[in-house]
Amino acid sequence: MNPQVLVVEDEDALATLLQYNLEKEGYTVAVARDGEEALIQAEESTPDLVLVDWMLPKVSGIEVCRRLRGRQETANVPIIMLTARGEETDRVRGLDTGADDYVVKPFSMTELFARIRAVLRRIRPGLAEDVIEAGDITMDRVAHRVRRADREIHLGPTEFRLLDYLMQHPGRVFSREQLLDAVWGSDVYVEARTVDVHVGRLRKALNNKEERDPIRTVRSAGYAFDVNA
Amino acid sequence: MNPQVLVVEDEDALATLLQYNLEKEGYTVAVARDGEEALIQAEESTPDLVLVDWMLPKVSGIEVCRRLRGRQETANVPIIMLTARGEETDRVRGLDTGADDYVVKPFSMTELFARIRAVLRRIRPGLAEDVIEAGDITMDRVAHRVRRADREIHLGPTEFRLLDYLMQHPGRVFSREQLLDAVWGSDVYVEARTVDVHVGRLRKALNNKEERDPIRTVRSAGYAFDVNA
DNA sequence: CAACCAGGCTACAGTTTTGTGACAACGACC
DNA sequence: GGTCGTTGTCACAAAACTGTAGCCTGGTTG
Repeated sequence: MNPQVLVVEDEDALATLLQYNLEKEGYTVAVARDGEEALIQAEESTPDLVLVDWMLPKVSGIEVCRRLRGRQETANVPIIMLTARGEETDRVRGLDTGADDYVVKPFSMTELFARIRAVLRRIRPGLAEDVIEAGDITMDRVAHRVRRADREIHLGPTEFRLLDYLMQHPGRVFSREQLLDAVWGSDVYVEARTVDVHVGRLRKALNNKEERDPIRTVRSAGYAFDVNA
Repeated sequence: MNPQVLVVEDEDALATLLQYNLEKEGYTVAVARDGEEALIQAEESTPDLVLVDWMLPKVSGIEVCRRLRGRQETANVPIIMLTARGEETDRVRGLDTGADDYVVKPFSMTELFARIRAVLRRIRPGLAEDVIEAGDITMDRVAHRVRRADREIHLGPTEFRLLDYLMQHPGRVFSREQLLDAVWGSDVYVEARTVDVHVGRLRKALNNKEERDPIRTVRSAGYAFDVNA
């Protein structure tokens, strides 16, 4: 599905503004108010990008960076630092804080978006990809089309986003909660079992008889999309 | 709709001049101030032609060329290089920079326009030809005529522009907002649902019974024009 | 083996999104 | 002023999609 962004910002107004604009731009957004919360959220929502304010309560922005880098699962997640003019130290300039880029406040949304796209493209080219292929399944995100072995697959919006997200991270197992966060959005509340139903629908749409089911169920853990093998 | 041109030029005066004149000529223009921005913009605005200054901050014109060529989506976008006299090296002459043509500064707008038309006609006949065909539908942008299977289709101005825009980017899904921006203009405010109505009118005008509807509705996303297949 | 889970599956009622006819406003033209 | 073609909105109907509950199966556990 859309890239997942974790915003770590304690100032309410800015946090809300960022969330609103990022969502409008097509990102899925989670917000953490302080560093501690950020580290927890990062674990749950497996963001594709983290936006961290330099100054934060409890755990500073740099510290958040360091810890994210230290963890296996988040070591490679790109990080953009938000700094106020004046906080812009040599360390930030040199980016040896572990961040991939930084933006000086005040910044325009356009500038931020440009940085985000640049970083995402640099760090994970796969995310910006318009067409994803896996085995005989092709997903065209621009044309909004999915085909398997030359036949057109019709999917509802949710099934589309679900498949998109799974294909974006092939092989990886996601819990129902993670999928809800990523595909439905972190703000809506729906039953975890709903994921089952949608996975079921997705399977029905995707699989002809005789075809291998690309979605693997991992008992008491979740689901994963497996590339042909 | 009109051909989309990406101007990559760091000198403000020239950039503005180019934008102004190109728009007057009927092109839709995006401006990037340096090579980095250019690469980002190229991805977003999917230009039909790129005008690149040879000397640029951050990423040189040649480098921009090379990278655009390297990317799947922009590999075939025609590029015209702008060079100052003296920069005109043998490499430029040979055009093995990946550019399709080059213009030596200072140049007249008339000359530039001639080159642009020439390149567009050479590289993408569809854009410069003033006639677009898709399946049994023909659109003549100069004569302002649309025909399907030898029968004349009468369209109102708005429906014409809408069809024009959609046919210009076949297969691609546009949200109602994007269509409003592109077809109505980004400055007017109209309801998003108005797009639906016009799509409906367009469909009614275009489709005989028994004929396949070339406009695809993508639920909760928008509309796309699909080439017969 | 019985009690239990976790997940597959179906049915369905509620909701959201889209298609469309009606209509009033508008400007061009006569 | 009157006619005509076009346009943006609205309201309503139709269609598509969604979330949940409930039932079922098959494996797990004690």
